[in-house]
Amino acid sequence: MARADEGHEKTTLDGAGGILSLIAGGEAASRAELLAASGLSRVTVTQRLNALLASGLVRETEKTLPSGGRPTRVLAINAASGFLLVANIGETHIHLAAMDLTPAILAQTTLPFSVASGPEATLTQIGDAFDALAAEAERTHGFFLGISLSLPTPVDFKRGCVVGPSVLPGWDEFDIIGRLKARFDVPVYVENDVNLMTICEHKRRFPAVDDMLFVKVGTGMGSGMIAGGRLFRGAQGAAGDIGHIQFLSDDAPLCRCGKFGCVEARAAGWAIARDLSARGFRAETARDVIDLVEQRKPEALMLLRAAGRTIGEVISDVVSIINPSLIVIGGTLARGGDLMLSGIRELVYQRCLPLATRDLSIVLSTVREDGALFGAAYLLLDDLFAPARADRLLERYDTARHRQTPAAVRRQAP
Amino acid sequence: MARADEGHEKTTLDGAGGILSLIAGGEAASRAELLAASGLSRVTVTQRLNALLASGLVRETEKTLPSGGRPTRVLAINAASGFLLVANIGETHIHLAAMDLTPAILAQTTLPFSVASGPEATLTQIGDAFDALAAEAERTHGFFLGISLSLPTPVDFKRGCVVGPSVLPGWDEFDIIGRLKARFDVPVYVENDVNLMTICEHKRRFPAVDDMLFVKVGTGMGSGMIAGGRLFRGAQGAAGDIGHIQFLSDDAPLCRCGKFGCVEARAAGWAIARDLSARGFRAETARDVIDLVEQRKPEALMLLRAAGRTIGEVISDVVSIINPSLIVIGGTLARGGDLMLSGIRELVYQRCLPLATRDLSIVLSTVREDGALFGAAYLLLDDLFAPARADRLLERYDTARHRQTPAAVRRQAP
DNA sequence: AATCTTATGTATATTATCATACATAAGTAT
DNA sequence: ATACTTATGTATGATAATATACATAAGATT
Repeated sequence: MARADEGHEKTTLDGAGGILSLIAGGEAASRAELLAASGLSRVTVTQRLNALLASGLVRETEKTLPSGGRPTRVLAINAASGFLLVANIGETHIHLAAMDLTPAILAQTTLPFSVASGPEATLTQIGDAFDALAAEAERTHGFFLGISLSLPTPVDFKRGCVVGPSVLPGWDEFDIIGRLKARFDVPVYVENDVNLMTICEHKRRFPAVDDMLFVKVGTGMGSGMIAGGRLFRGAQGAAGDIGHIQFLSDDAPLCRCGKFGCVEARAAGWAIARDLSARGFRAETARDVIDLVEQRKPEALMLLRAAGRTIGEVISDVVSIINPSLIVIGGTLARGGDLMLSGIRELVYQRCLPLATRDLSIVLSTVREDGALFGAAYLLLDDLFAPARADRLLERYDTARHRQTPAAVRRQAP
Repeated sequence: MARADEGHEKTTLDGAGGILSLIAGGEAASRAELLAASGLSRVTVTQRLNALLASGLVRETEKTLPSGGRPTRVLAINAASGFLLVANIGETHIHLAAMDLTPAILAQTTLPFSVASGPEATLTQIGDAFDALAAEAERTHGFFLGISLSLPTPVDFKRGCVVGPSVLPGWDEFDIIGRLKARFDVPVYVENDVNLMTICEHKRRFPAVDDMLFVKVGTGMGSGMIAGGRLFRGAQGAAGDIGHIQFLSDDAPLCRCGKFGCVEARAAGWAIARDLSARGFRAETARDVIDLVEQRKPEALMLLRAAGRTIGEVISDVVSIINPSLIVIGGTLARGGDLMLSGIRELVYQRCLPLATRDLSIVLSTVREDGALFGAAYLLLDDLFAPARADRLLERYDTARHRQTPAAVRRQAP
């Protein structure tokens, strides 16, 4: 019996998630690679890829790759087929942006942020700003795919909330994801800023490195780890909290956490600023310290160098414990360059076993202030395109496409 | 057209690997759970499971699970359907065993081991002992499925060799896997003993814990980590090497690694034995120390307690870095019980952030000397039954089954 | 004992996927 | 230009897997 849509080419997006995931994850850049990587037959891959191309989510680039015979066409996620909303809550400002799927910034805003305003008011503010950004992005970039938030405190990623007493009083245990999902019906992620900077650095510069450590040395200190190619969060999301590892000594300085001798109290921006103030300079933040370093003030140079060695002490502990193949130093004090690096390298090479340092690189970060913002976008994209979720993402494009072809609907009516 | 085997029930093992993997991994214990966990249709699951049951690899147990209606039959890997050969190379002896798939020991031997004999001679010795063990196991337990080795040194798991200068001179970079595979045509794994003890402890007692740290305090010191439910090895397999983290002080003792102030030189078995010797006791190894502790010698009690605090210092660093939810203390000195634990707990709770210690348990290990041996078996089994490898494992049972049914062969001849 | 619930097997028609083969495309090497 | 290589699409019949529906099983509940 002939059906109404007989002869209609097959373009369901059913099952195309696997293909999409391979393209998004960089595991397959061409049809030939998709064939090999997916294990599916040529027919199936062709069919699903056509559906993805028709949906607009995937596009064929102009680029080709040499193969010995006919060059292969390079496929890519169509960056303009959707957009994300991301926000980085800093200690004084909130940086918000709409991003395409590159991810690249489409539009951005900055809001003032007061630690005093609780999560309720702040999330409402963010929601309003998101609405404005979305209105603009929606016209050019179609679907709104998700939200990702960066916070300057420990975050329990699974539960989506701030954990532990922190610089954000009142946020502890507040259900951020729930609040945002109630207003925006999209996936929502919340993560700590240092972890997001780690993700950004890993994705952009060292995608092939499986085990790396990112250390942020700014006014405060923190670190993030990539273990086995994935961000390692620990049981409560508190992994990488190296700022409060203690080294006891007679002159152990008091830390802002209330203990004595923490690394942070010896080598973070605020500690160096404290020491510079004691020597008559005006300094409070990491930026003040770096300003003095750039003016080549001997005291600042000396203190930064010493901080490098102190940080090197902790890092050498971390190296012994997790055995990374790469360490990236970021944050404001990383602008001190070799002044900071040399001390770190000195201690790590001195303290760790040759085995652990044999193939270890220690480099400076190149990502800027916006590392956390982009990291938030990468985190979200990774999840949207993950095999487990990609099919759900496609459903939206699928139903939309059906709506967009009234001809197909008419064809079914006799 | 009628085929020769028409009407013959379908029992290919093709594709049954996924099912097998779910059963072996504990993700599905019954047909109903297999249906849900695999996402396959009832027909397909029934068919593949029948093939697995026919192959003998999976069996139906007597146990049932209540379900509200008809109770569900519990399925399990048939422990007697194959066997493994494992060996634990210690500093003076090699402990070898044939194990079933429980894993449980079927037969075992011990060989004397001299560090002086190189890898060539030792592996030949091991091979000979394996041959003897295999002959026995083969009669009762069918297929020989793989080899797994435990070594008391850092091991590069991927490459299957000892790395770095260690207690085993001459083994550095020697291709252990290659050598054994040339003699036995089965999968071969090599891993560090502490990592294997970690795996054993995790599998047996804490399978639900995703992030844990295992610390072995014996004559020497080492640790293993489970991160995200899997063993974490680091870039060169050297992760967890916490014995040589340094604490500098005026009286920093010289470590056997050549540096000053390593934890090991302060708190491992040999260090306590050294201090006891200086006080007139006869002690060399961790066992000697524990003997004196069990005789309630005040000096031994005091030194063990102090060692606990020192080890607590390092552990608190590890906790800050990887944020585990469980710490297990093993090795000979763990027999010191609370004497050891209290110092560790004291320092960890004093030094770490409340967030990290809120849900942290610190307990003593219960696995014995044979932890590494069983860990080796678990490691191998995990890999044999992993989704990616399970199909390959089945091929052997499949072809064997065809051989075993001459009736089926006859049926094809007209 | 009758009923309810969930587990489990199987027949049927339908659908999805595959292997194979062939045809064409688009470069490089000669 | 011609041959060679690999990429890519599609037709075809074969195979695998699915949904659906029904039948039976085996314990708990009433």
